[in-house]
This record gives sequence, structure tokens and C-alpha cells, in this order.
Amino acid sequence: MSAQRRVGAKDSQVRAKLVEAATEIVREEGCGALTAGRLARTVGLSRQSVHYYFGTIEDIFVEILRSQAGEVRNRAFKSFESGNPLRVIWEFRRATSAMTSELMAMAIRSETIRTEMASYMDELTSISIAAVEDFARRNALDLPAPPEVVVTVLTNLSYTVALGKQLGATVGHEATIDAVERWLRDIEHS
Amino acid sequence: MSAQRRVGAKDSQVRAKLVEAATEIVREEGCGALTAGRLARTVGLSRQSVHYYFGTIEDIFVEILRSQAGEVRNRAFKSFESGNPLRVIWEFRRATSAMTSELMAMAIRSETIRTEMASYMDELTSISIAAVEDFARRNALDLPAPPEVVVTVLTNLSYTVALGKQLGATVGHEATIDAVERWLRDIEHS
DNA sequence: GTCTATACTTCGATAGAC
DNA sequence: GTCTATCGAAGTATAGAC
Repeated sequence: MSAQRRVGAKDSQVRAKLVEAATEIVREEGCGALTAGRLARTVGLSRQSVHYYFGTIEDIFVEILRSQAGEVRNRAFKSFESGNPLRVIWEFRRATSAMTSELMAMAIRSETIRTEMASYMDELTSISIAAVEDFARRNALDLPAPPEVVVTVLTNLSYTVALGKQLGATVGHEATIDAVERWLRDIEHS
Repeated sequence: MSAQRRVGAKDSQVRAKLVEAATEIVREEGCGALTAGRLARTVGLSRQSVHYYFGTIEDIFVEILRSQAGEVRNRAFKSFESGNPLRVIWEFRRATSAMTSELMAMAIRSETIRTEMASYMDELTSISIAAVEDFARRNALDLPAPPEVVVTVLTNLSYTVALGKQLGATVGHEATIDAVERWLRDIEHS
């Protein structure tokens, strides 16, 4: 990429449409399916126009991650206000796990994406911990472990259980889901 | 692939070498890096010779998964014999998580790989559950949940914690590791 | 802002010679 | 068993016209 190369405005409508379409492609077909040509076709542009907005393909992935992180953050803030944050965390990832695995795999290889991913994960975990702490204090709840541990375990379990379901794993699956949901109900009825 | 197409013998030495090299490429550079050309270059063959052993690229991935599964299975059997299987499960995934995420992401998209992955996961979980049940009975152990739940939670947590570490996540991380290891020590000292 | 034109690479896969 | 030759498709990316 030369220094003179022109780049589309960050606040361009077309650019936003590209990020949206790119997100959809990654969600439906995986990271490997996101190419300039594929993206151009879906929005009705030329390959070259995609390169006008995003110098490299990796730049598109960074934007996808950022927009996803923003959306999840907003959803988290709203959901935590209304009700049991533990249940929110448990239900949270179900919809996003396919894409999340893809991006995580990418993050392992790419420094840029890894950095982005790490700050996103830490931020979301921090928000969750705060919500759980608040919830526990307000309801005089006796958690089985420190809030940060409860949040980490529940977050991770929620992700892998959803992933396991998608992959068709069965052994230990239902029993674990039942155990977590029984635990959540116990908490809510106390 | 035509019906007449010739295919290399399954027990060929070269074929085994290809699988080994392919595994290394996926481990170091990710699934996207495994192409016929890349693989051919590392073993000193032509692209076309790779296609002689593996009709399609996906076939290589299936072989990688199978050989990995076999290796993990063997390691599991050996480790479970000597000592606390809970600790073995907890320590297990640390080394393999990078590659595992890649293959899981692939499994979401590919029917063939998903089937292979599911049976591998279920098999390993079943072995682990049996080992934990045996261990609990022999030591008159009081587990906090049914063996299948304990195994599922510990397995999944072990994977995501290792992954989080690789990605650079920090919040809640150390505390969770400490909590699990304290729990393991408590069990061993009773 | 979007295009055409262009350059170059790499891909998966097959047919057939040696 | 390994190769050359070949196909067609797709990839990233840049320069420059409109």
C-alpha cells in the first residue's frame, strides 16, 4: 500500500454498509469467505472500490470486531439493568458463538485483531463483574465464589456449551445445562 | 474428482509425512495456511502429488483431526491411570488450544469435519467421566455435582482459560485459575 | 466515489507422460 | 509415485480515468 493511496471517509454511508455486509458474510460463511470480491458482489460494487474504503482485508476484520463489540456492549448495558445479570450472561452468547469462534481463531494469528479482541473481552468482563457485584449486594446474595470468578466461569461455560451444541457434542451436555439453570433458579428464588 | 482418479495408499510413508507436515502448518499458521502448494513446498513435492494422496484439501483436515484425536486419546488413557483425573483434565488442553479453536471454527462450516469432531469430543468426555467416577468411588470423594457435569465444566473451563491467556485477556483470569487450583488441592488433601 | 485496466500470485483440480 | 502441462477461477492490490 503506497503512502499516496486514497482512502474512503470513515463516516461514509457506503463504508458502513460494507462493514454490515462483511459482518453478515463472516457470520454466515466464516472468515475465509470474506474476500474483496465476495463483499463487492453483495453490495453491488467493484472489488477495487472495497480496497478504496479498506486498504487491506484485515482492516475489514478489525472494523467488524469493533462494531460487534460496540453492539454487544450496548446490549449488555441494557440487559443488566433489567433483572438477574447472571442469567443474562448465561443466555448471552448463544446467538454469537459461531462468529466468535472464527474471530478468536483469527485473533490467535493476527496481532492487530488479538489486541482488539483482548480489550473487548476485558471490557465486557469488567462490566459483567460490576453488574453481578451490584446485584449480589442489592439482594444480599451469597455467591459460591468471588464475582470475578463467577462471571468468568459462567461466561466461558456459556460460550463452550453453545459451541458444543453447534458441533453436535452430546455427552455431559444436557446435564450441565440443567445444573446451571437449576443453580440460576435457586438464586432467583432466594 | 473423477471416479477413475488414482489415490495414494493409506499406509504410505509419504502420506504419513504429509499429514504430519500438514498438522504442523495448521498448528503454526492456522487452517487458512494449509494449501496444496504450501504443503507440497514443505515436504519437497509438487502440488499435484498432494492431490494424489488427498483428493481434496478437506480430506487432509479430516486426517489431521483423526491423528490428533488418536494422540489425545492415548495421552488421556495414560494420564488417567496415574493420579487425579480432575487435575489431568484441567492441565490437558493448555498445549492444544490454538489448533483446537481453528478446527472448531472449521467444524462449524464443514459437515464432514463436524461429525469427526463431535465423535472425538464425545469419546474423550466419556473416557474422562469414567475416570472421574472411578477416582471418586475409590477415594470416597464427594463431588459438588454429577461426574458428567464436573467433567464438562472442567474441560470447557480449561479450554477457554487457555484460550483467554493466548488472546491476552486478563480480567477474572488469574482469580479463576486460582479458584480451580485451590479446589483441586482441597480434593487431593481429603 | 466509482470505475476500467492491469499486474501478479495463488488456488484447487485434472489428464496424462515418465 | 512423481512429474509436466494445463485449466479456469479467484485472490490482493495499485494506477489512473471519469
